Amino acid sequence: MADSQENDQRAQRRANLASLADLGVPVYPHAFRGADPDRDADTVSALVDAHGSTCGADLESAQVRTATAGRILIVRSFGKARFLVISDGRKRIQVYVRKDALSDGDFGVAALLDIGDHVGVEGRLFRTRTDELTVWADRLEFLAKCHLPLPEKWHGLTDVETRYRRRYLDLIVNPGSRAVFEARARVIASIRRFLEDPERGFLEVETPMMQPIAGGALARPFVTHHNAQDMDLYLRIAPELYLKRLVVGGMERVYEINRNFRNEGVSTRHNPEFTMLEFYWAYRDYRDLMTLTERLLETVARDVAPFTRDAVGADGGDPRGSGADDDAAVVFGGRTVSFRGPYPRVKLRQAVGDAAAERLGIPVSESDLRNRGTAAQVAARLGVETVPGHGPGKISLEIFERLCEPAILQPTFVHDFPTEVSPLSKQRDDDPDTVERFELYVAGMELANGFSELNDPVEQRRRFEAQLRDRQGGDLEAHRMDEDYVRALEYGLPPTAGEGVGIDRLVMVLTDSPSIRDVILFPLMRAKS
RNA sequence: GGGCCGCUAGCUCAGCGGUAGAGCACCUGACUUUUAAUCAGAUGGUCGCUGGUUCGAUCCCAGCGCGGCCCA
Repeated sequence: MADSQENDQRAQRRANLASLADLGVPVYPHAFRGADPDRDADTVSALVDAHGSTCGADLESAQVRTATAGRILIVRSFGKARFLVISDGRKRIQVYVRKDALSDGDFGVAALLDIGDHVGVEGRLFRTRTDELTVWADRLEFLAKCHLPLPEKWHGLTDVETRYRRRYLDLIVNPGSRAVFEARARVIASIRRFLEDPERGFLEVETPMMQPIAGGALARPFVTHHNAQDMDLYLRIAPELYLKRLVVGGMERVYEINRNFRNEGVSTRHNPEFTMLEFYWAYRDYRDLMTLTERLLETVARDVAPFTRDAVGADGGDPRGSGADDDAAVVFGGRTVSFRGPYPRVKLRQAVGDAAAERLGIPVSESDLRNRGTAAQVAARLGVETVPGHGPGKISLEIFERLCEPAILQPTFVHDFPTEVSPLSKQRDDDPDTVERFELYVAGMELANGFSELNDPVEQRRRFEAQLRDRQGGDLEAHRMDEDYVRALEYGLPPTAGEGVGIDRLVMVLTDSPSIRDVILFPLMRAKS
């Protein structure tokens, strides 16, 4: 037990740390700045960015001095010299440590370094015989100890469970993982830039994550409790009702990028907490949203795609293979997905009817799907289970999810949803069974959901009451009554369009990540004893 | 919720009824421009957990745990 444990690499590393302390080296120093008080140390990334393509002769004549720091990832050791590869988490640079270039003390430190330790070095840049950009170190500073061995340098860490549970390790040894999260940050920054462009003028706001009534979506919430107020609260399933209250309050263009929480199963496309962009646009309708969405996603894809192609390694094929010079195209799962607009628009019942007809070999009309009896028959023939409480709208949606959703690869707007499944959307003037609502599908996933907002408080109350009946019928995802929201509508919500965009799924497509867990730094995992 | 697959050294993986192997890492030695450095040698394991079958189980069986993929 203790013996075999003490014999392991951890003990060896601890012994090296003790030896450093014996040499009088501060083993947990407070900072690294380099010897020159007038200059900050360079990051490894900055060095590589600045000199990654400078040739050796130019480096010799310029005599570029640097102080830089990073984590040791590789050591190649010779008798009186060694090469270290250090990383700042983004990029790597080689450091050449030779006995005759360092003080005895510093070379003694070098001998006690383990892979994973943090070090600071100073020296001049040069290129080796093999043309590798390298710091010729004349000073070496120990910065922090890595007490545990790192995963293998060649295969890295491939076990997905460990990658999710110990993301820090994944980030240390798998550069592609870091690149995914850099891309994620770029996606979000690009969205903010797009919406806040003065031409569009959206204002970022924050609304409650803890809500007394979990509204704005059809989903089961997490419950929590406020002790001092002795009050149950729900983690929000959507910010929608609060954002629309702000529009009532005169904030005509608002958006929020933040977490939603839904008490549902986990899958490659679902994490209980996930990030949504939600935005509201007064005086516009769902057609305007579709156009804006095309521009938004095209812009984001353009901003991020070139970066992901080389950094994430999401280049399994030529993303421009199908369309010439499509800079808004990415490869996802080996197939090219282009975010260049405009996207096809298909009506939900039309899509369902066509798919059902093709599958069954009999005509299925839109009106079949508006009638509960015939819709249920179609579902039964397709093997899609229906619940007695489900109306024709819910049944159509079930069929859509089963038949159509997985088959959609390129961005496609599916629009004109049944009113029954859309309690917050505005009806079409010519068709009260249908609302002005769309969902955007990409690569078999729902990426966005938007609609013209229902702003008639009387109709809103009726919709909530219909939802309450569904709830009494056992539908735990049915919407709850929110009296204050109805009151807000009574003060007058202008004609408004609103939309939610799933950021995690968007990042999945843009970074060619097969699982939502690959794009969330710390995805939910079961506790492991 | 169901089906299939996986869990063996720090990491990546072999092994599959007779008391456990490789590569990398680690340790010792050689080596002052290497880059999966090289060369020589040595160390390291409750084979996910619990039970069963067996003279004997990492291996077969059952249950459980965690994860992956597919389906609902």
